[in-house]
Amino acid sequence: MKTSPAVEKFLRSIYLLEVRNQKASGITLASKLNISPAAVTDMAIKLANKGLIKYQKHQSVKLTTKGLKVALNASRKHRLWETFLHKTLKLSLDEIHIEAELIESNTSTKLLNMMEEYLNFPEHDPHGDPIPDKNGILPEKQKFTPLNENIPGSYQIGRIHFESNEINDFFTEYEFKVGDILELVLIFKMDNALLIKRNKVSMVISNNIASRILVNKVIS
Amino acid sequence: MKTSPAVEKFLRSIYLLEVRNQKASGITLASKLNISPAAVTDMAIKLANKGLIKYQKHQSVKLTTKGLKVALNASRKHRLWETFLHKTLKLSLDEIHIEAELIESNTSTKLLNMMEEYLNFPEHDPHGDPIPDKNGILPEKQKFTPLNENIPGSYQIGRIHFESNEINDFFTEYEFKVGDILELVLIFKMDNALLIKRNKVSMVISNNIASRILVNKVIS
DNA sequence: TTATAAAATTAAGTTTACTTAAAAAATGAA
DNA sequence: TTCATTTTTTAAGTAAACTTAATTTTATAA
Ligand SMILES: [Mn+2]
Ligand SMILES: [Mn+2]
Ligand SMILES: [Mn+2]
Ligand SMILES: [Mn+2]
Repeated sequence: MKTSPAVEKFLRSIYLLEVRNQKASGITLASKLNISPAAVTDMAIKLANKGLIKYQKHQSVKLTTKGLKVALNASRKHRLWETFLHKTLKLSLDEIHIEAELIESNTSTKLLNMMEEYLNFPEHDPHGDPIPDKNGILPEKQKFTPLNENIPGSYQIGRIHFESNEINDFFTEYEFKVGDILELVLIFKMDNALLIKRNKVSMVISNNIASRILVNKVIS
Repeated sequence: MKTSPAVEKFLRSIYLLEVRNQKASGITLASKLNISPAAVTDMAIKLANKGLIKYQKHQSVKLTTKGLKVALNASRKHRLWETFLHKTLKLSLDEIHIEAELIESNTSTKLLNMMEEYLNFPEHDPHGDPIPDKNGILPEKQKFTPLNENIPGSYQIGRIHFESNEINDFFTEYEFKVGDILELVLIFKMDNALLIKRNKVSMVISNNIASRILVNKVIS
């Protein structure tokens, strides 16, 4: 299935929502893709006709098996590029997403596989997101919990939900990354903000930010 | 100047012709770019209006200073990508051109500079073509001659004019590359074909092929 | 010089990926 | 349950980058 950049981004957006059990509604997609709601309806009808999504008027769209395959491959491209840009070319965590988006769609399978080999078949990208293999198979799912849903204690960052511009600035500023150890001190009753410590430095982060940081309990 | 992939490829095509003192006529561009002559006229008018080329009806187009700047940057992208794909990702000499063409246009200046640094500021791509620096300055021009314009003797390949599909197959099959030493034995009077030796293996190559192999005399 | 071929242009149309504006449908709080 | 807000759709239109077909201009060779 030959697909354009726009189609791949559209399907990948749906995938990213579905994988987190969120509905792929018109406005959501419009805002994620930075296009008008009308453009979403437009594209939805086209892709439904190609059997890539299920679409019924006034309902959120859903990937078909065929559409999922395309979305997984698009994610594979995106995440391999991110990994490559970070590991090899030393681009920072907040730059790789944008740069990858620019190139990914025009990457051939050949080049992609060479890159994967060069990187030694990574299972996760620098944000901790899983990279599908060339058959679209994801590595075994890891069971992280959002930091804000935990009780005080020591945690290791396993994954960061970077893919939203608002959040980008924060993580860039503070350089949180996969592998970091965080000490959750307490969650404020008032606004649900979190008091945390990293490398002995204390800081308060909003509940929203904390919900993007997926962690594992560390036995300390 | 923000330019689309189509515009960059168009300007680069003109540049590649001009740099070899060839005219950028409509049919030539159409065939190089694989588009119709009508599309060439179309684009020519558009770019002339933007001050990127000089265009007069029924005459070959010419790059303006502004257009040359864009073309040089497009070449820079193309050749850095080719170098990168070859050196780092081990893609073969005949694959890099196509792969580079797919990605190059969407490469940010940032990424490009990181790549250049990673590659240690190469002056030439794997075909021997010069890479403009970030200010559009080319390395000092090397004075090669087409193999077919030489007399019998020993020569080293300095550059290969790969960028045409017909020739691709030949070079792929025989793996000629920059740096190789060739012994020119004789040029046949009849058809101007060349009898050459490489690693003690003799072969006859057409004059056309030989004209794409640029060489330096080797004192043997 | 003139006919013919080659090259370039013009005209009209297509596809993709959007846009804005208005209308319709769904949702949800009073 | 109704009315206001939100969401989605419809309608109409745009810009880029093409296409084909017909026409015009230029080049060239007899
Ligand atoms: Mn990303
Ligand atoms: Mn990622
Ligand atoms: Mn090339
Ligand atoms: Mn090259």
